[in-house]
Amino acid sequence: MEFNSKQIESRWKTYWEKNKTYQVSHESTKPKFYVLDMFPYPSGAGLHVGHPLGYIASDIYSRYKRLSGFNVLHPMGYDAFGLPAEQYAIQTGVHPAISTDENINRYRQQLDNIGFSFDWDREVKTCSPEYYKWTQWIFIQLFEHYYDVKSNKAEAISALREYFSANGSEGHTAYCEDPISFTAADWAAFSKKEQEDVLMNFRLAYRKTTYVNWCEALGTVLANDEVKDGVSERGGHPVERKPMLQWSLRITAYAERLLSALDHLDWSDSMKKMQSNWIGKSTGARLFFDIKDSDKKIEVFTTRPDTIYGATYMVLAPEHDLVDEITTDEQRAEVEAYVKYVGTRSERDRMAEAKEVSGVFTGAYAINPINQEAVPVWLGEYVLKDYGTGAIMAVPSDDDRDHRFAKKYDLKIVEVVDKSAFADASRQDKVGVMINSGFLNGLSVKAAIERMLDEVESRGIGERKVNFRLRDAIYSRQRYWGEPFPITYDKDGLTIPLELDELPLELPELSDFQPAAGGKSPLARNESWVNEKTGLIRETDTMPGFAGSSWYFLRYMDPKNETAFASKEALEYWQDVDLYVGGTEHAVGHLMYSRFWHKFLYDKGLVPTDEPFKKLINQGMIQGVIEFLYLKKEKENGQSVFVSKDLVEKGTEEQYAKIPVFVDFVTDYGLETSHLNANGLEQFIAWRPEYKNARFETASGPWSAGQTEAIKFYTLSEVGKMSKRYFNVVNPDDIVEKYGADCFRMYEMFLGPIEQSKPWDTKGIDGVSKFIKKFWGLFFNEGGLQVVDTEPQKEEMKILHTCIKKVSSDIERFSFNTCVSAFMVATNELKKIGSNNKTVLEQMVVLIAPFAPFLAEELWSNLGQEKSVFEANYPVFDEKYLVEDSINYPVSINGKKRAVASFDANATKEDIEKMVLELEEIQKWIEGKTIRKIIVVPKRMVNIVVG
RNA sequence: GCCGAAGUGGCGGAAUUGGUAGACGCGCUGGAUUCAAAAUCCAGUUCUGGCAACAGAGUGCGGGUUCGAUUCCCGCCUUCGGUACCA
Repeated sequence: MEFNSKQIESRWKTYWEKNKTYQVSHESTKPKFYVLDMFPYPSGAGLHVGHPLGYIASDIYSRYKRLSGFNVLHPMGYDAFGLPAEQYAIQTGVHPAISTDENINRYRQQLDNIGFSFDWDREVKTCSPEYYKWTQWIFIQLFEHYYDVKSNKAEAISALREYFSANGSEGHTAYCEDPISFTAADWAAFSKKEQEDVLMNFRLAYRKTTYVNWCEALGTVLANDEVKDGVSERGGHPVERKPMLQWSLRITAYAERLLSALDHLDWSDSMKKMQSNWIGKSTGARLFFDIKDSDKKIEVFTTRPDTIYGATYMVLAPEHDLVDEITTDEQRAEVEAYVKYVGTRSERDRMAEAKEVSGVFTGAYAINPINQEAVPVWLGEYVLKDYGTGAIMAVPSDDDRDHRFAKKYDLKIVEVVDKSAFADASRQDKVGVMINSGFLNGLSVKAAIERMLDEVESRGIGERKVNFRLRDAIYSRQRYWGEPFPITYDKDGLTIPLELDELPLELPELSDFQPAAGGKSPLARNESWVNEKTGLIRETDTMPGFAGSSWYFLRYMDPKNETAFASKEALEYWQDVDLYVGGTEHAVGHLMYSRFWHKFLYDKGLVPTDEPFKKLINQGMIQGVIEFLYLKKEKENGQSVFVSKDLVEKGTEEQYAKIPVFVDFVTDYGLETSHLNANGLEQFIAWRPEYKNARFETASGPWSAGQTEAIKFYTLSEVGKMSKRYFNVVNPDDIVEKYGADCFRMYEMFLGPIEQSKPWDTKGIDGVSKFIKKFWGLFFNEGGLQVVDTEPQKEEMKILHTCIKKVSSDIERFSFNTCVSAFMVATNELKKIGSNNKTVLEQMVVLIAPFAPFLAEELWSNLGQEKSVFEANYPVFDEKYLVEDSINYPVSINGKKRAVASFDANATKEDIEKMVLELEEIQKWIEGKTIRKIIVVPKRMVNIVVG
């Protein structure tokens, strides 16, 4: 009987749907297990073969857990708000809701093709009002709370309001960056607006001025992604940093908890490290420098208070509030030009430009608070406004960047640490002995830091401080396709949130998605919506992509609840995510925000756990091969000229643009010899008609349309993202169509370790396809089912249990590629001995079911079972079938293998030492040499050391 | 620049705690079957030398620790991901 994947798949898809095989409930006596995938953004390109990699792995794990007796929650949904749908709408006029819906339908079909065990009754879409009602609600909760550093959790803002009215600011324990001071009488005298402005410094969701990428020519705010080399990617227009009043989330209040809780998570060390570096805790001092001829002070944070004597100048961020005020008239023109220049630079570029620093002198001087020396105040782009205080004390002797800056602008350098005892110490290493530092002289760096901290505090020029690199999350987007803020403002600018019964605040209909005047969200143009409530106007910005994705895993627990984001019962039962599978690209963004929201909800008693994701597995990216043609940037006599890769000389690449070509046109794609032949070139110009008159230069002369002789126009192959823009997307549908879903699933796993990135290559899939047919062939011959129901042979049980042992332990350690190998080995061996024993094969079916669910169901029912194979129990490994009488020992001389010898499994070390020396193959190696040592590792190996 | 990861045959990869480097699969070579091909089956396949037995080299590069290193340590190189408004 032939294996027919299409028939089998449609039969079992129908069966699963009809019998609700994957539906789960929290009303269960079984132990729970929650397996979650990072839900996809439904892009217009559809799923490519990279997306399902993690889904297949988590599906295997879910099915394995289910067979092992757990009640497994395994849901799927869509992160459906986002920029691409909006850009598509601007280009084509298609409403984002429509294109998103189409994309979701396509994704769903593609996912269904692969045979996942998702409980689709729990699907969530972040763009549906039933869902974002609760995103908005959580936002309002954040707005209504502050972080209390004493109780170490979020508290109601109403409590803080009461405190202020009774006590003023004195002794309050609310987290805030900039201390403010007022009395109860002041508070009472404040206008309502002034009181609210004060409270904005404490709310977990608050408004402040932050910077955006502003593109005047396009009249819009751009994402960092849309800015390349300081200009807009579309059109190449200049982009500048522009201040805007925007909503932010005070994630910094949770920095310490986000950091310390990492210890208890079962995440990879590298992932924890990335998170902890992102939070970036450092201990040091907050210091104030007086400004000469001014009553203002410059606040800095330093981790090296020991080096204050070496602080010979200061650097402010060009956006620093004091810049305007302290700049002298002689320097003003230069400063203004510099500030303008820095406005065109991206934050990334400013930080990355380590070799070439830039800056300008403000003309002002600050007073070093320790030695009262006047030091010049400079501006430098390497100091960022939003990081720390936006100002630094520069110590050129002990900091690389400060040193380069001082060298370039000829500023004073005073050596303050003698590192002569540490030859290979770098400039910033905290080692050595203090010199030229007054009362610190002679102290070690470590002791000097402590001594100076004491001094700073006793003199009242600063204080000890813990600083975090983590910044508050900017939460406003000047876009249409996102959650509307449930916020209105009155005529005084007072912020008034909506009530629960007014939620969800739905996105209004719009037909034009261009930004409104002044870079505002398109919503601002819908005046009837903006002014819907009498006397109040609505916030027109929308929430960012991470809003909906910060809590979706909770909604899956109870996705249809209309009175709460999820019921207490569901939350109590499902608790948290036991296994979360997703890409490292979310290492800091999504995972950090989700943890923050979760901790906030935990503080409010709304979720039962402090952390959302117990265990995290990162799947690597499946990359594509991108094929480029070299096109000369300059046209020749008005004609475009493409040049074969072998004719492009090294070092001249800059003269060429790299034009990606549809990979299907390319012969030998991905290889060094990748090229377009005459047919490929014809396809290329048919596809890109703007190049139909172009010249194609190859080593054997130029090619032009119509020429058919053998020609090789070499292309450049690079490994990179699989993406629509590179025309290299491989669709899983095509693979499933050709080889079947089971084969696709197993091949994706077979490609390599789940956490590793690797380029997709369809070539190897035949091996897995052959394997599946071979496995099927163990059960059937031409006549039909051929299994015997007799007592299994010892050899058969050994093959089975070797496989059980390998597969179950490898699933537990997420090594799915080696599981596939183990199935191949077992199948080859069973076939070799001609086994078709029913007991053995039955267990093999259950074993393979998580990997190849369709195949397993079909075989299971053929073996006479009436229920789904997923109602079965997972096979249990029994050591007794693997016991060996003798063991093969490799025998090495000085670590190099020279022979293999078989010894009794019970042989002692001494026996083996003796027997080894008698081996014939070993004689010639030890002849005439002294045996210095014999190392016997029982059941592993022998090494003879001779000399 | 900074943070994180990876680098093993022609290719994807295996080697779980420092103990037989190359499991399994692709590709390739030879053979069987076939009028022929596809499919299937059998054998071989790290490189160098050799008919062979065998010998030498070998896990990105350079050092180190060890009886023994793909695995641990130090220093580099290359590629990938993130770098706060792509998702």
